[in-house]
This record gives sequence, C-alpha cells and structure tokens, in this order.
Amino acid sequence: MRADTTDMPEFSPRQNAVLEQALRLLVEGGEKALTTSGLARAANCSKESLYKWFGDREGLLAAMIAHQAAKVRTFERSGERLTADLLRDHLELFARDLLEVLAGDVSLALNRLAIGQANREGSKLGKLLLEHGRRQIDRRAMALIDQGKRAGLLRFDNADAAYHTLYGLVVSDLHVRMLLGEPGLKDNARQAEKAVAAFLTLHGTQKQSADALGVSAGR
Amino acid sequence: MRADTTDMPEFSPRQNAVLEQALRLLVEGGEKALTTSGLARAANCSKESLYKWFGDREGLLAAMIAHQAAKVRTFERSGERLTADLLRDHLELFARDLLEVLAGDVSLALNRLAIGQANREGSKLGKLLLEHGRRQIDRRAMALIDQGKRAGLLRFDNADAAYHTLYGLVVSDLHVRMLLGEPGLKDNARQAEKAVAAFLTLHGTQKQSADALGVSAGR
DNA sequence: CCTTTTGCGTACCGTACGGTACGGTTCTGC
DNA sequence: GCAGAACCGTACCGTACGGTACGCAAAAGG
Repeated sequence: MRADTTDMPEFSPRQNAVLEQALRLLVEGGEKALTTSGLARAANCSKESLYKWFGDREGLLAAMIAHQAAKVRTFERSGERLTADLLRDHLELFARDLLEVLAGDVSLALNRLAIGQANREGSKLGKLLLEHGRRQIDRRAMALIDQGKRAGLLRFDNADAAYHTLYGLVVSDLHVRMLLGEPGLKDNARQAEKAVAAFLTLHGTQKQSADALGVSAGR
Repeated sequence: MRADTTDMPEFSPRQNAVLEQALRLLVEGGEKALTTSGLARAANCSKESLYKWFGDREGLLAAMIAHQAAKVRTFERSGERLTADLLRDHLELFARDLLEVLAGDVSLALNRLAIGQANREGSKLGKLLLEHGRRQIDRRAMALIDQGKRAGLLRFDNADAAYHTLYGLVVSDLHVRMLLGEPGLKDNARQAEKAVAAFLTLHGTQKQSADALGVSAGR
C-alpha cells in the first residue's frame, strides 16, 4: 500500500462493469435498491465475487465512489493569458459545470448515500466523497482564481475564502434542496452569470457593469 | 381535514415525549437506530400504540419533523426604525442564528434522514422538512430584507434572489459538508460578519468600509 | 361498583437483508 | 491437454426489521 498520492485502485473492466450496474441501481431506486443479491442479479455475477472483490458492503460503496470519481476528469488548460472578459468567461463556465455536476443523477445519488450513512462514526464515505469528488473541481477553481489574482484581475486575502464565496454565490442552498428532492434550476447559465457578476463585484479589480446583478428585466 | 394554513396536528404530551425519544435515538444512532421496537423500548410504550398514533413508520418520521418544527419559533419584532448599523446587526444576528440552526444535532439528523429517504418518489419528507423547517427562518430574513429596502438601505430587484445571495454567502457549502460528517466552523460569528459585509457590498446603498471583506489579518 | 377505553409488554409472523458455502463451468497458464 | 484458479448460480443461515395480535393492568366514565 503506497502513500495517498494519486493511486487509484483501478478495478478490472469486469469490476468496473459491475460498479456501473451498482450505480444504475442506486440512481434508480436509492440505497434500499442496492442490495448484494440485487446487484449480483443485475450484473450477472455472484455474491461471492462481490465479497471477494470489495470485501463487504461498505467496500462496495467506497469502490462506487472511487469509480465515479475516476470517470469525472477535469481539463486544466491554463496556458492562455487572462483578460477580464476571459476570466469572466472561465468563471461562468466553471459555475455552469459546477451546477451541472451537482445536479447530476449519479452525483445526487452518491451524496444521498454518503449523507444517509454519515451519522455513525465509522463512516468514511463522507470524507471519501468530499475528497475524491470535490478535489478535481476545487483545484480547477482555485487555479483559475489564483491565475486571476496573478493577472491583477482579482483581489483577495485568502484564496480559500474567495473560492467559498464564489461557491456560495453559485450554489446557494440549491444543492441541499436537490438532495431533498426538489427539481433543479430551469436555467443554470443565468444563475452562473449572476453569481459570477456578484463575485467580480466583490473581488474583481475592474469596475463591474452591474447589469446582471439585479437591475435586469423580469425574474 | 382543513386547509394547509397553520394547523399543526399538535400531539398529546405523551406523544410528544415519545417523539422526543425518537429524536434522541435518531441523533445518537442515525436512521438505523430508529426502529419501532427500539423506540417502544426507549419510550416505554408499545409498538401497537406507535402504529395507532402515527400510522406507519413514515407517519412517525413526519410527526418527528412537525414536532421539531413546532419547537423552533422565531421572534419577529420589527417595530424599530432601521439604521444602517441596525440593519447590519440584524443581518449578522440572522446569519449567526442560521449557522447555529443548520449545525444543530437534531437539524442535521433530520436532514440526513429526509435526504436518505429522498430518492424514491413517495417521499414527502424532503418537502415537509423544507416547508416546516425553513419557512420560519425564510420569513424572518425576507421581512428583514424587505424592511431594509423600504428604509432605503438595500437595493435589489428580486427579494427572493437577494435572500438566496445572502444565504449562499453565509452558508456556502458548509451545510452539505456538515451533512457529510465534517465538523462545523470554529467561529460562526466571524463567518456571519464576513458574509453580511459581502452582502452589503452587493446590495447595500451606503459605502461599505470593506474592512471585514478580506483585508484583515490572519485567515 | 362495573364497564369501557387506553395503552403497556410480549410474543409472533413474514420478509428480506448481509454474508457464507458449495457444485458446476469457463478461462488461464504451462 | 490438463491442473488450477476464477467465477457463476443457487441454496442456505442467522438476524433483524415492520407490522399485527393478544393478554392484562390502569385509568375514565357513568
């Protein structure tokens, strides 16, 4: 067992197919639909193999999280020079991607699963989900924010706090609402626009037009 | 059965005591610890009584939410004239209260319960929790924000959007993180300060000192 | 005083889960 | 071609849950 750098356990293709079925069951029917017998039936494998591969049920859940995290890769092309417009575009793209990811079926199902399991102490699922699922998108945003500061387009003391501000402006309580079963937004792009405009008002160095802040036509 | 105005079912004292025990079990051991047998044993009542009072398990959960919501009452003293400083104080008090409520044991446990149950269709728990648990605090904030606008201290198009902005600035992703098992903030008051400062920068009519925005010492 | 209601404690039932064991089959390495 | 591993399908076990039924004590009501 190596250090915790970037060693994905990387399951076999067969195991990945099984994990895919597991995710499907979880998305379709929630935690109660994800039983060992049901998964074995759906994936055409034996329960014995499940226990051999993943240890026990919690190991299976952890493997599902790792498997899903491995699928979501975020590109990091940060070569170009930043202008104010470019920064805004990238921030809005990030915001849209964030909203899309959070509203995804699999993401919601896994978060519900981990949250439902987060009461008793020995539940590493929550931590696992935060680390694996969030690290990618966090790093992308932090890189973008840092770049904006180095380019003189953003100002802040604490990059972490600035990122949390951006996150809050973009997501607000939408994530929890969706986790509780409410439908998502009708227009992610509009929400992204307004959130980024507010963020630039707070942390941008250039005067903002404040158009998208609240002085536009109907809601 | 009347209209859905404000008619709490209002359980008997005995039933309230049972619901209190149910909440205790839920907080201590999560959903899996809240079994009918366990509750009957803990509350010194019979399973038959449980089913007679609450119908079935979901009815019990709904009753728990209603019972908890009935305990959290928010005061609405809105007589005094608002000044800028007073508005800021009230906003910060609201933010601190919001953070405190969200971080509460019972709130977290009930949210985890409803979220874990929110996958399959027939789960009214999520909606119930949002309506009962959120309505009080939402109305308090909306009243405050409206008052601020009427006093000429705030400007915005859409009070709802402005409230969501405030909520996002205060809470960010903290709620989800706590639901996943992370510990809460060390200093709610500081977070409330910074969030309200940012909110006033966005929607206040007076120049903000920007002191608490990010140019202060330490993280 | 007697009757009716309410509710406690316990036992019970059907079901479904997590986890294990076993026989038979396919795949793999030599 | 053959031995051994991997694996599938199924059966099995213990347990624990949701929900129901029953017997009996205590309170409510007349």
